[in-house]
Amino acid sequence: MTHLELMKLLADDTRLTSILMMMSGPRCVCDLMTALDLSQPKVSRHLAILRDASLVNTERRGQWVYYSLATDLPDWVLNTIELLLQSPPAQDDQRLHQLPSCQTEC
Amino acid sequence: MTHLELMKLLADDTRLTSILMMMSGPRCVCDLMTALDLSQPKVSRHLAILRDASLVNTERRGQWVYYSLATDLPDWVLNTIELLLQSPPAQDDQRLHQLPSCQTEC
DNA sequence: GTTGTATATATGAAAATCCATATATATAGT
DNA sequence: ACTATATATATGGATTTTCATATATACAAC
Repeated sequence: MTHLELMKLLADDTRLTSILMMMSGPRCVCDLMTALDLSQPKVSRHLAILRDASLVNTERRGQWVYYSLATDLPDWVLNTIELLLQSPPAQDDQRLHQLPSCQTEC
Repeated sequence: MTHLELMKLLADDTRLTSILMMMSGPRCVCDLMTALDLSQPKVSRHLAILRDASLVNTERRGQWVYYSLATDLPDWVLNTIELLLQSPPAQDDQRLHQLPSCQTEC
């Protein structure tokens, strides 16, 4: 993965925020839909882009599909995402401070 | 500046590589044109986008205009760019290993 | 266990939007 | 006049979004 490819993947709010939310654990599509207040196809499409780029893995648990960060990412990719997560804009993003909700909402 | 805004600014090869080249000092448009092998209007247009976003400053020296990273950028912005510059993809990018050339080529 | 229904996710296809590029032209400095 | 840089416009292409529909699982009721 080149730095340009990573930047393009993160240059969309749905993808960027989904990735940041996955830093605290796997998320199912419905988690992201409710947290980001977006339509289901929209979330699904952006997650597919991340999956096609091998940035995330999927795992099915019953009727839900959980997305999580790939485990074999280069250090610099993880470090970049981590840096963004700890930056002031992310600290101020209320969407990132919601607890996982799938247990109750799905 | 939000993390999304920064990602969008860096999600283009001309802008990303120009920014990385500025990490070693100010660059004039002709530096970037020759280093990146791009047309003048193309470079100028992307630099204008970076300038409009306050990511870079410009300084005219005679007939040349030098672009450099803004001095008042938030830490997380500088850290992100620095991290990319030190990542393997950037290490392998020959364009970033050229010396400043404006003194001789402009 | 089969049928019916509800929920979760994915995707094809069309529409809309955005972005980058090329060409031409303008401006500023020497 | 010449060089360096900026901008306007038009265009093509890529990306995003939406709608409709498909698939897959879960859970009843029978």
